[in-house]
Amino acid sequence: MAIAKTRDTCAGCPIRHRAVCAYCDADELAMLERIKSYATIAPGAPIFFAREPMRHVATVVTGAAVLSRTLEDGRRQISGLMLPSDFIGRPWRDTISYDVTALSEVVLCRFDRKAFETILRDTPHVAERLLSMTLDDLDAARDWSVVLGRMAARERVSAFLLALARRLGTPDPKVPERVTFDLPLTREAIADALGLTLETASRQMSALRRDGVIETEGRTRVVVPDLLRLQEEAQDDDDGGELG
Amino acid sequence: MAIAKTRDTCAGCPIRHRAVCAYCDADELAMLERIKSYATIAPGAPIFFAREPMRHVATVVTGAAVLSRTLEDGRRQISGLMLPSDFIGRPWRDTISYDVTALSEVVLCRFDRKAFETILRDTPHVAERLLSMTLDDLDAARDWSVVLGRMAARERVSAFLLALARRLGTPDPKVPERVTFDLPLTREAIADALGLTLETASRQMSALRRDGVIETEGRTRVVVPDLLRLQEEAQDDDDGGELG
DNA sequence: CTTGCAACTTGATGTGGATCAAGCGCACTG
DNA sequence: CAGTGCGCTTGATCCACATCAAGTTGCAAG
Repeated sequence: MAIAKTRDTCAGCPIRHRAVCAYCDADELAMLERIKSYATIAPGAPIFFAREPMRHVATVVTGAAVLSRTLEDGRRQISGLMLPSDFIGRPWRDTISYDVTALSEVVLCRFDRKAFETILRDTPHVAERLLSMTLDDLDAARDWSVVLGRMAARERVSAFLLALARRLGTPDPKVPERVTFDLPLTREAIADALGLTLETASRQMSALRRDGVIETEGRTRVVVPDLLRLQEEAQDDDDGGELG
Repeated sequence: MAIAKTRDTCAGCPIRHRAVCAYCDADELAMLERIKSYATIAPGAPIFFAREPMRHVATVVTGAAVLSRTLEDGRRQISGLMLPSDFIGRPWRDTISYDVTALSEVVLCRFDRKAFETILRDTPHVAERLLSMTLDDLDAARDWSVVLGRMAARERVSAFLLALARRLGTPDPKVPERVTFDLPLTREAIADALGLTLETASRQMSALRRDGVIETEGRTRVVVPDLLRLQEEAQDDDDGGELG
């Protein structure tokens, strides 16, 4: 599972595909506007299936989705968490090799794939922006491999919570190193993202709570009283400018 | 560790950056030609260090290199194997978050990063080609996460050998499903790529040899008598058109 | 050929996380 | 407000892989 950086979105602007093209001029935006459509997907519903023809590419506007692959015997690995401003799809390919599934209700801003490919060809701005985003995603995916390949269960859970805290966390107005966020995934999904069983994921969450690294409210809300403490647990020697 | 697909290279052509731009016209190629330089790196030598300023981007011409991250306590994860035609570098960023190390003697075709960024901006061909390559790399990295997150040691080693066989293997002229290749990595590097210890990697290689899935000659040569058999071991339900 | 060493193999033992197995508690539903 | 069930927690046991520890082999340099 890799979580990319948040892109600059134009928060007040209904044209969320600014996530794709932050610097387009009015004509270019109008062109994107013409081929876009919105879609709302119910929690748990599939967005795309591996190996099935994909007519669209899309940007997540609200909600959360996961990219996952499932082996024949049922073992599942989540390889990415898609949050608002993330781009889903594969220009110049009919199919992708993973399933995309909504976790919560997801609103997508979709573009017809063929039309988007034409825009990519004709509008260097958009292609360059998408290249930069894809390079970020690739860095994130490569960084995440050390979590899956080399980290112990406690470190994996910590690294995961840290990445979510950086992407979703709201800092306490009085204590900026204290952040709060809502987990968009069940324990089972967390386990599938981290290459663990749900029992181990749950136990490590409990251990982190016992040790004061996190606090929890209900099933989903997580409070990190001290981001630096969590960062140590996650073996993260990074300044937070990057992804977790 | 992820291994990308082989790109179309212009084999007889000294301008190896055709890997970057397969369809450039003569003027565009001449422009690339002007900013390129070759570099030869000794086996084991670093090519780039994580967090150090990068002046170049490059394409691997011959040899093999790995992308790796090392935690403070020495645990190392290899997140990519770079082979001829692969692109190394991060346009629009001064640094990368992983080390790049030569395994064998590596010849690089380098481009000054700033100059390459200008070309990317001015030559949609090149940007589009690089975007397509980066999307392939991202798919490969995501596909690989299921190996690190969910596969047993024997499956990991099998998946790794399968990926190498597809990328490097020479088919037997009489028996096309029988392929031979040379391992560009030591057992330790294989272990670091698969999130295992070198002992476990070695034991699984021995087990696969005992079971007739592979044959070995010396330390590096591997013969796969039946690719389909290896594919089953690697839980690969794929037709081989994609990466392993 | 022989020497030396790094790379590899194999064996014995230990352990973290998987697996198996109960419960618990919160959020709907009637 | 009780009933129902899914999502979660916690405990007991097991096993695949890590760790520790010798050997062995292949290869390069003399």
